[in-house]
Amino acid sequence: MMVRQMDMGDVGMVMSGRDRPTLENVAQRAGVSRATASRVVNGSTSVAPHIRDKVLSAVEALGYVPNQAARSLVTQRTDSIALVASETASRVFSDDPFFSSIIRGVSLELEAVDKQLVLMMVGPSGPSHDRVERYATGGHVDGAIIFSMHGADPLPERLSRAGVPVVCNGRLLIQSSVPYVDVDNEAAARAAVNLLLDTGRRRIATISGPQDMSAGIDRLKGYRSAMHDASRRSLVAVGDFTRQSGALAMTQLLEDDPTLDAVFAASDAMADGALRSLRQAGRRVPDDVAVVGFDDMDFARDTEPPLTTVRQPITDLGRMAARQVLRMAAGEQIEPVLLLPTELVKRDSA
Amino acid sequence: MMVRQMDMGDVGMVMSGRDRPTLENVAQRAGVSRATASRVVNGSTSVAPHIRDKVLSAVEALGYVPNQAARSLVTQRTDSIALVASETASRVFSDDPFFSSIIRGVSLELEAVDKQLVLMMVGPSGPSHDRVERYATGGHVDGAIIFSMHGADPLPERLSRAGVPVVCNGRLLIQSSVPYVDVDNEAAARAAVNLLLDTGRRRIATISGPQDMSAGIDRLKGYRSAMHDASRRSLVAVGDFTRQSGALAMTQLLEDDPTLDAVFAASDAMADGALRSLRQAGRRVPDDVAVVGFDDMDFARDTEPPLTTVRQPITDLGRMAARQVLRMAAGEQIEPVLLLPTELVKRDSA
DNA sequence: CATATTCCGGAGAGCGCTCTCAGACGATTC
DNA sequence: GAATCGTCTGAGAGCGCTCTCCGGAATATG
Repeated sequence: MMVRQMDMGDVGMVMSGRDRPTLENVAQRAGVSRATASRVVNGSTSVAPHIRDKVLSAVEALGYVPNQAARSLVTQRTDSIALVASETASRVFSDDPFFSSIIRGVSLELEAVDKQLVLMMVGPSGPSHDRVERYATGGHVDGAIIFSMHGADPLPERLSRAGVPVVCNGRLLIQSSVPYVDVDNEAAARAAVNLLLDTGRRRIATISGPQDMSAGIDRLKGYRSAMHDASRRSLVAVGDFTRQSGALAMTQLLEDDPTLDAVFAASDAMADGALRSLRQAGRRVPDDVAVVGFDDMDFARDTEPPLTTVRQPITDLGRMAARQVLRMAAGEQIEPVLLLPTELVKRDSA
Repeated sequence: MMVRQMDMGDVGMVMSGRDRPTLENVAQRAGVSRATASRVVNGSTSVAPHIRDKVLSAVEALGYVPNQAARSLVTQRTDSIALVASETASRVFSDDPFFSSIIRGVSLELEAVDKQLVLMMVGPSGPSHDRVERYATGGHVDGAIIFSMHGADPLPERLSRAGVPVVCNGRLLIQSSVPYVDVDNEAAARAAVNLLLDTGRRRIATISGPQDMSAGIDRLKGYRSAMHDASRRSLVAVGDFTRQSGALAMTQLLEDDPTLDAVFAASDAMADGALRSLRQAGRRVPDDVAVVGFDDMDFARDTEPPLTTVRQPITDLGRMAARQVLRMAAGEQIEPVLLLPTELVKRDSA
């Protein structure tokens, strides 16, 4: 028979933060010690079934939820991982689904082990930078994944020094012992440019990514080295991975050299922007100008024409980063560098 | 003179989670009590300057960071707010910058008061649903903002009952006392349709949003009521707010009634998809078919032609939701409903 | 039946912090 | 010079939980 006085189902009954039931209450109601109640709540096996049931129904009746703060105070774990984007919110969730894919990957991996994802944005150094650092080092999370870093961001190193397990997404620009997962951007870019060379394109330009990010730098490097190996002159416009910057860069490139017949864009979003500019300039793709992108985003199949591009397993990058940071948090030793494979996807634009 | 033995600057010195300095250590080193150290760390004024300085330099020297778990165990605050999206990661960060804007708004408001944003995704009821509930009720956050709800989601009510301050973004579909912020979707949609009517359009279709979300439902209602008032027959295709669904819906509408000369899309993304379909079908916009969107996303200026649309202040919706939940967490009473104004933005598509 | 072994539950010591309370000390007043 | 007041610091009691012991009951063994 149920004692109703503590029943939470009563109309209008709203627990204020203060009088949430504690483990002590549960134990009392079940007629056991706090230790036993804790055992049941944490799924220990060594509890007699009938006691177990008593505790569980007390939990149910009281609507008990363990206090995380108290728990992690003693366990020194929080069961959550921070995903830090060195980027403002607008950029993180711009027209580029790159971030979504990373987030999805990380989510998947964390959910599987019942850990919580805490997403944090941090602008170009400043107050928010400190906040993130304080948050992470303050024991709010068991580890951090940092991605979309710009320039020589000191955050990874700082967190790592403070004892927080850190994994970066993308090569670091500074010498550092912080492990990262990435693809071989340079080799992938070279492959893309070689495709253009092999199909007889003569004047190949590139729309590069931002030169304060390793992905931007390395892909440009790949372009340059492939061009150099083929004894071709480079033609570069710098974008920032966004559709808009791609469109702008393309317009500029056409002005710089109207004879160009191919362009390698360092992201699909920029490639899409470039397609728009080419259309507006009356160039046919791929007849007049061939276009190769990078990423193989979903929308790359739906551009006009469908985009030839370099596929990188973005979701897997997220997954791997998550897996690595979890391993670190568990005290395991991990590989400092993890490179995932890319693949050239031929569609109609080149 | 500094005692160097605890200096954290030493090469290769990495603190493991276990031996992080505690307030006790700081106090000891500064030669004061834990209470005083705490006062300094928390910025209490009533500490003599020279003692204050001693404590601060001890903090500095040890690299002390307060343990959040311990702190919130006693204060019953966590200084973080959950932003819960009832949606999978892929949808949240799809081609629709709606979510980004909400997130930006919430971020801005929270940063201003030095609170942390914790972003959580929750799929259509299931394990993740429980996880979010446990997390929020487990005292991980001081409040929650829930957005992009589908159907009769019980989460807001559940959290609220458990004593967590909750504010929803968008009207709730169920009878509930959980406060929300929103725009008057029905009136805004009516205004959009009236614009089309006033400019002499005869056969006006709509691409509605999903009918398990209040924004989808209410905008359709607005369309219907405006059409009804003008004694026109409705013509509806249902989308899900995405570009792709808009394109599909438009194609379908053209099949259903080739004579249509206007369409009201319940989101800019769908309107953009519709523009693409119309282009492919050889219809000129606005000459043959007028198009009105909803949201006034950034990209609405760059569509071909630029989109006439209903502006809603998405970022402000986020800000307001944040402000409301903070007020609730502070124990204040808040308005159960907060409606922000919309505005019809005339561009070239209608 | 006595002893060794196993199994389960309880007592209690903290985890690191905040905050109340009271005491110490100097300044002010009469 | 005594009494009063105000300001600052320290002592200590928890916050709610986990987890290591330890003891008692139940079972197996000699």
